Amino acid sequence: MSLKPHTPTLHDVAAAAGVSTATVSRCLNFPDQVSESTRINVICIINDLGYSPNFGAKAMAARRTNTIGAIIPTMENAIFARGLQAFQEELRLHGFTMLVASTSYCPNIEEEQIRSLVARGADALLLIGHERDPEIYRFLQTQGVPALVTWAFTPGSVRPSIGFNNRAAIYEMATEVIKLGHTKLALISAETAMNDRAKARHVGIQNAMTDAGLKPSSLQFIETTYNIEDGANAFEKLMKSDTRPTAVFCGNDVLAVGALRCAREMKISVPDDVSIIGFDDIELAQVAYPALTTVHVPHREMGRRAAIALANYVKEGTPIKAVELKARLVFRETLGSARKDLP
Amino acid sequence: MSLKPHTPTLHDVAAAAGVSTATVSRCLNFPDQVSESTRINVICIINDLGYSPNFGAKAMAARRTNTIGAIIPTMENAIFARGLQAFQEELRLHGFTMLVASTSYCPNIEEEQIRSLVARGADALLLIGHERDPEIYRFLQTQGVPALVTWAFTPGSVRPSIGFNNRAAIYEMATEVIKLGHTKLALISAETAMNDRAKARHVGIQNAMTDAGLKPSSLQFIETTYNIEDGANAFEKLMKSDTRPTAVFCGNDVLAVGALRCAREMKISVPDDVSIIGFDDIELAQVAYPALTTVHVPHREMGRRAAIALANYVKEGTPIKAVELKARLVFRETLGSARKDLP
DNA sequence: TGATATAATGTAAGCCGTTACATTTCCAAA
DNA sequence: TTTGGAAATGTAACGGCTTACATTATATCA
Repeated sequence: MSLKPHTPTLHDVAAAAGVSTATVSRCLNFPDQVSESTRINVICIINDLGYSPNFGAKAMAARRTNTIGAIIPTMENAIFARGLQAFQEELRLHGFTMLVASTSYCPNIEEEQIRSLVARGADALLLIGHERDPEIYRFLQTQGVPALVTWAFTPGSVRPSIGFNNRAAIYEMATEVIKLGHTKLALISAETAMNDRAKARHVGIQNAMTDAGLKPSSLQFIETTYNIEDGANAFEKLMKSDTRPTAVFCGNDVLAVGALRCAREMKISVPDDVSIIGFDDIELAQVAYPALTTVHVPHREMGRRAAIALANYVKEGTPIKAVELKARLVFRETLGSARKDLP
Repeated sequence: MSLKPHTPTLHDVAAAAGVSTATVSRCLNFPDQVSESTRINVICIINDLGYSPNFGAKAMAARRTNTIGAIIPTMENAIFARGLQAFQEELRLHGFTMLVASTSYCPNIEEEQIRSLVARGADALLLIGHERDPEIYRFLQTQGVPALVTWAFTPGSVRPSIGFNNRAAIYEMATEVIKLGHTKLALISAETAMNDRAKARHVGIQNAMTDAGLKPSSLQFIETTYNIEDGANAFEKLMKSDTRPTAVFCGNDVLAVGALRCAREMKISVPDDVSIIGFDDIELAQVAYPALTTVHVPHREMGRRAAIALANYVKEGTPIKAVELKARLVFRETLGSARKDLP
């Protein structure tokens, strides 16, 4: 709407400095190809005029945008916010800008966002998790836009990824839980459709059960969306069922904290009556009361590594190496032994 | 680096469809100016070819990007993440894309990011707080880029803003605290340099003290960065000082939760020995133990409103109206009366 | 049926940089 | 002084899209 006042262009600068546009462009992009005197002169004029290069034109001419896109489910979950923050900070150091888009965990929106970022000329993409319509990977291939998967590391996957092994991490935790005598387990999970991380965590627990001689089918399983409230509701349902579990795994810390709150409301003692286990280790976890036993995921490190890999790839063509980071069990106060007085 | 395979362009589509580029462009941007038969034909070809318009070229030709930039201190604080999420969702409904940049609370980085977003052709900007180098406002003016300030509403400010009155909100809370008999107050604040929100909160408390007959200079004041750890450290210092306050205000919930943790570690009972008051009301607040008394800020609403205002402004030129949202006191468990047994 | 208004489409001039290639300038060595 | 070559600068094509304006097809009415 607003009539934009005339923004100075390369031509204006060139005219004012009495040189050609090429020289001005070189002052900006390859300063050492220009004699010092002209360079200083041009720079001054640029400042005087308040010139700043038009991004679109630059992108079109250079066929590079120095922009890397990140597509995440939601910024509201601290794990993504944190990973992204680190991603962005590192990217900035390499001269790149980050473009974020969020999908609300919806595959259709994700596809739309991917196309949108590609259309905007993202030089590369950061994606969460492997699982998506193969069509999308084909599209990226065609467009020549490299994509790096994070938040998941699946050994032997075709696509490079920087992340951790969700299955192995929760397997380890579940094994510890079972060692404490728990046999009646439950899992409050995120929706597993198109979410390989959630699936992997589900499978990980079942594997641990099998290996410990428990029937994996006995795992009570609830799928829900990712809110404190949802965690509370699911937990309540579990506690009211006639096969009340003694240990409840939660797909993430947010759900776990909801469960914790519900337990407090229901006067169920944690961990005496029931143990609650989270995943992610966000701030919530250490602040919750009792402090949450959970799996620590190195979100920041993941973001940082992803940024470095992508930046180097776009700039130098360095191939992206898959990196497996380690998730770590964090034992705090919500995990205890199974009650002996129960059948 | 990678040799990009040829991406189909408008010309390719036009050629394949046997029409001119103008017609294809119209199919995309003004479908009703094109006869149904050609439109269908063109759309099919677009899909076949997997064409998607080049953003840079489009931006340059149309002199609009349908992009709105948001510049926040950090994504790691839930309040911004949440506001942005709402902002983005609403923007999407209006056909806009969001570009985020974060500043780590550093004015220099903020300036750099503002310039960067403007250079990228952001049609408008979302900014946090009023206070910044006037030079920047002049720059935006020159570039014809409208900026909307949120997170703060200062009555009578020149620039339109959508937010709440930080001073008034904390004034109200402080008044309640004083009513409970507290006279020895402290504030653990974010750095106030270039942060009008933090300043306003500081002043608000002092105003309340004055109005209640307390000496505002007696307010113990600590500035720090925004982390749980920082909150804990500041709180410890306060508790070890010889003029131990009975009520500690915190610049935000994150600091407050840190204080809470420190209190637990020091075996100081909250709220019996000392009251702790937060600001923001993020999830942390209700989950903390004891649950945090704080000021609820309608972050999502703020994001949504900002998106609507900006979208309408860019699309229709509707002037942006300043909107004052209400912050609300939330009394939970960390605020109690001042101990009577102390001098 | 012919004139005229209207809808549909086409033509081509930008938008603003980058960069291959051409040209000029400058300096050092002969 | 001449000359070869490096350094500095200039010229102009190109990238993909939008849109004002021109042209052609179609519908409308007397």
